[in-house]
Amino acid sequence: MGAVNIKKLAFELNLSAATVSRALRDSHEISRETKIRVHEMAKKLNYEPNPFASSLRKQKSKTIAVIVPEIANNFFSLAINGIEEVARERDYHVLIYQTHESSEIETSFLMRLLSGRVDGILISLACENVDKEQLKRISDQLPVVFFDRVHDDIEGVKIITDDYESAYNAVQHLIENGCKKIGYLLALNTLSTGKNRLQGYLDALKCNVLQDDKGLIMQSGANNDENYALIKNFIAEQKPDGILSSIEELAMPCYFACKELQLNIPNDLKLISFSNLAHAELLNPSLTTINQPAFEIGLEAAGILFKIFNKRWYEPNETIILKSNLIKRESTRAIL
Amino acid sequence: MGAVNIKKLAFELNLSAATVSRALRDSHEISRETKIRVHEMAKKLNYEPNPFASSLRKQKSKTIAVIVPEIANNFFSLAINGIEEVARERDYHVLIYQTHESSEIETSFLMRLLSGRVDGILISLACENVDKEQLKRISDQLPVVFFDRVHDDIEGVKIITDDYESAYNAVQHLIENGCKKIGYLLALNTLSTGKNRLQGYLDALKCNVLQDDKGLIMQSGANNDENYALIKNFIAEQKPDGILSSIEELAMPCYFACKELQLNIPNDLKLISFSNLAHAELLNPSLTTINQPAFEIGLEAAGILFKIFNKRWYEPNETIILKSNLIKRESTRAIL
DNA sequence: TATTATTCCGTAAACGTTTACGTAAATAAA
DNA sequence: TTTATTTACGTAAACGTTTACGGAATAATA
Repeated sequence: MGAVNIKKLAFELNLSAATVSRALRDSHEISRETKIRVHEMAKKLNYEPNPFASSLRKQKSKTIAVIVPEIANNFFSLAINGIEEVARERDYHVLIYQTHESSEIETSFLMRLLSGRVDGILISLACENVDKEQLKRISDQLPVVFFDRVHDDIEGVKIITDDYESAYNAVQHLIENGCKKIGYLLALNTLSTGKNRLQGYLDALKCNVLQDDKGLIMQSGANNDENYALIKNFIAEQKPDGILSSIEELAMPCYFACKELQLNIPNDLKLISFSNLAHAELLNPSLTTINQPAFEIGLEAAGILFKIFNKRWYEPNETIILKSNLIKRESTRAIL
Repeated sequence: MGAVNIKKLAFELNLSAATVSRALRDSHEISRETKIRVHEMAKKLNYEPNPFASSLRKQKSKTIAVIVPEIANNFFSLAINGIEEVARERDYHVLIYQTHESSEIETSFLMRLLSGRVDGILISLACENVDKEQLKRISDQLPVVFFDRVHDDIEGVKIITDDYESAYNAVQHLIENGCKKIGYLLALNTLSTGKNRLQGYLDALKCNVLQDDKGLIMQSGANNDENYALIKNFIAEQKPDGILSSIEELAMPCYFACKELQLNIPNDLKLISFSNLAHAELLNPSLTTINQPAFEIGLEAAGILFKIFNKRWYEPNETIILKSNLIKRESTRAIL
């Protein structure tokens, strides 16, 4: 602990602790000269106010929590980057929690945050089914903003991307470049995010009077190894000529599976994926991606949370939709 | 705030707050039956102890701070992942701060943390020159563990990788595969991390009686655009046949520069980089990397911090070195 | 001059815990 | 039986702020 507290500071200045406190918070009740004296002494003694005493008294923590499935993920780390920037501008602190897709862990974090440790929560939900009761209890008690991984059944402010349109356009792009049998690598299907992507895929097929076979939808497995096996099998059996992957993690194994199966991307199979990979351009072949504005989502989500803090937000159930970017690259190039 | 506090709980139970507090912390002074009653009522009323009151009284925050240059970075997000896991096991909270390589921001974070908000700090230093005075003041007041980005002049526990050997071996690998004129993309040179990597490069050249020209060392610039221009220029003018990049961010532009200059990797130029890119395998050509055990570094650093908390660490200046992994891929393949 | 308003600061209580100290009752030892 | 010990709990102070309330001194107004 910083050995110097407000009492010591007050003693040195021949003032009361109350005056010092007010001077530091720039209260109008304190004279200009006193304020200067206080600030100078505070600097001289390296006084740092005790945040716990302050939080306890003010019932404000100046801290927000960010709950995400994984930190080591291109999308989430960018989003956290955005959140941290906004928080720093506001002199807020950011607590990080990762659920590893477990709703049990998620719920336990949320419960612990009911203690008042944070003034608000930014959360991207785990894939496992959420405990809606608990989540309701939380969001009744403190501001919660959902981002990207959201759930229709849960009310609240949500920042998402145009998942439906993105998936739809991606499939359209595949079709325009010659695909007739388009597979879908399914994930996040317990969440609205995943449902919207899937629906975009399905509707695009329907609009183009293309095969809409259940067999063309591959549900992801429990881990990377399993996913690889599933994907390889899926490609080998279904022989799709185009694939839309709903998450980056499922697109990468496609490269390896195609190599193994001696299939050429994009000639034998065109691939497109939701992804925030920074180096999609450098892949072999470069990967056509649906790029979500992850950093901006972080900025927006945090910005709204602060608006809620400041009572400048009046739409408790508004959903804000940011546009993703379809970046066309080699992996979906039409055959000449 | 959770409306129910320890006094309400005590009132409901016809006990004193002191007894309730002790029962919750499993004190031996409380009878078994009372403990059970208290726990049941606490669960029933959804009691969550106020962390600020607790921290204020106990002078413990159950929180650690992680300060890194960037969150959206393969290495750091993996390290944070490791740190978060260790913290969660211990029921600790993790605060995240990013400096964007500014030592001014870094210092301001550190100063704010002197308030006692955290019990300890894990830090990976910014490239700009550190304010050693300030850092000394911090580490005198609370436990600090440095990881990866460390500085020789600053005392403390450090978790690093075998940068010197890694760079040395990387150059050796380039030489073995036919390189005669090896360039170095310099970064982090204000830190021991960067100095060690550079020295490994230099010594490997010396041992192989190879050209050791100042011109072959390219100092990185201020941003991505500048780096790209510098690198393109560097390759065009110096015409190295091998390059060791000290950070991932400088290796990627090499791909683009080579494409622009119509140089083939690995035939015209072999490339190797310190990198934690998950998909180095999929690059075109796949990139030979020096892979740091980022996740493990996070685990180790956090583990040591907790040992310090528990007075189970007696080496205030120990440096722990984890081994990086040289993964040989296409970008350094010997010409047949 | 008397009254009111303004400026500037101090006193003390409050935030919700934890813990040193005290104590009554029950049990053990002498 | 008397004394010492143990068990189980309560009282109250402390952690370091913030803020409601009050009050003295000065300035403004009647």
